[in-house]
Amino acid sequence: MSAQKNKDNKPYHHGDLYDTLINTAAKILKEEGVGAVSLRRIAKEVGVSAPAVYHHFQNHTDLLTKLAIIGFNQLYEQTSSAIRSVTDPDEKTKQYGIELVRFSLENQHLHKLMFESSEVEEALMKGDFLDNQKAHYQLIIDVTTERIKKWDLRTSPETLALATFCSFHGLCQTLKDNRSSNLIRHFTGYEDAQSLDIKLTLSDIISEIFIGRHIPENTQ
Amino acid sequence: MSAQKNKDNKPYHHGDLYDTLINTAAKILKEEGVGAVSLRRIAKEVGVSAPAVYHHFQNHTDLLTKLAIIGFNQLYEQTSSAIRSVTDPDEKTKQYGIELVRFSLENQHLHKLMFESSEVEEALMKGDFLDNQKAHYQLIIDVTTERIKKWDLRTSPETLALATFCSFHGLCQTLKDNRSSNLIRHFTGYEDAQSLDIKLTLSDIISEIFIGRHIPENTQ
DNA sequence: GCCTTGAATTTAACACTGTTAAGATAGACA
DNA sequence: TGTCTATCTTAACAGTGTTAAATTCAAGGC
Repeated sequence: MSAQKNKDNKPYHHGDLYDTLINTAAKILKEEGVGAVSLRRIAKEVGVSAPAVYHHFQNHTDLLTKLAIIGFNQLYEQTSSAIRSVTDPDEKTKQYGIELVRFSLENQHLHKLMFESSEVEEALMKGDFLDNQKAHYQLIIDVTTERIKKWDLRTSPETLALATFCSFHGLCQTLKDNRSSNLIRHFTGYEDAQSLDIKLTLSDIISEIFIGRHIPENTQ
Repeated sequence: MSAQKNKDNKPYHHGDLYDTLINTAAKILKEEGVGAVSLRRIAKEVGVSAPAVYHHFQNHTDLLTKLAIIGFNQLYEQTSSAIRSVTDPDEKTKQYGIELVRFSLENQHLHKLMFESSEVEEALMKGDFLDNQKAHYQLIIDVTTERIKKWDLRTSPETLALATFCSFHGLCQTLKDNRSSNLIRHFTGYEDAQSLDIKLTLSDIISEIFIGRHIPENTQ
């Protein structure tokens, strides 16, 4: 025996265990949801003992939090680049909303972990992730600042940003899950969120949500 | 021994186990969150063995679903009665939003269970609870229908209802959790959701969210 | 009043979870 | 070569949902 591999042809020291664990966890999360992401399950899938995980992650919540942070970075990447491609502040807002909803639909379980997990939320508050979150929120505030200037609105950028974010975030929550099927079918007549063409129909809904607000109808 | 009670002075047949279990579960949910609501924990608190629960509930999810349904009924009660007290459709919308947010803040863990639990959602879809949910959504559609008539809006009641619900729902989600502290502080400067006077400040935010939409500014 | 029936509840057990303690391995560096 | 140290292992504990089998006891028929 080469003193590097055991009878299963696996080295005792994995060498790249952290990344392997994260990737496996992300795969399980995407395919089966957060309920299936257990330390033992991941360890088994990777071919390592469960306590080995504790050398790379503080605990179960820590691993989930790491997944969420990756998600937040990805979301920031997508939304900021979507905004960059347009100049009109209204169009920016719309693109931001579309990208947010697209992300939540394409990464339903991850989005759930990012925005609905109490333990992850708690861990994020304690960590140094706050700055990244601030950058994310600043994105919306900058856009609403432009919109306020454009239409000479009598409101603060922060309040309008909160309202804007809440609207889009609520849309994400409603379109996600199976719950959306109920709600969407009942509200729009569409069979479910998957069967409607996201780009086109969401565009309508998003327009409904923020277009017209503070904008006199005759000027549109 | 009177053949009715054992040495702990407890009857073998509890007599009112279902309600006792539900109430205890609701108490644990309110105080410690959904994570603490385990069958074994409830059974222990009530003073009964864990498998005894299975004679009154199909499984763990079924118990949680029952709690959620009670919550939905309570929410419908509160929102519909809040709407009933006013006549103007804009004011109705506002009252609906305020009541929704108030419910989510006063029953944070229950609200989470109602709107963020995948397993509960799945169970609700299969059961006969759909009608109750429909009544809830119909409430908003009726109000938006009135609003559309009042302002002669060029949109469908369903779409406006979806947009309205999403906005308020997103606000609930954002104000809840500890996450809200971050977001609220960042957007408004307030320390956290608890310290701001809900009635007054929420009223502003809710106005921001839906007032002005489709309403020319000079007519307000 | 007795006996049967069946619902309500028990104990025992299985498979899973997160987590910790103690020991084994092997790469890195003196 | 020898020691150090990070890495990983096995063993164990407490907790979870859930099922099977045995027990208790209230109710209804005779």
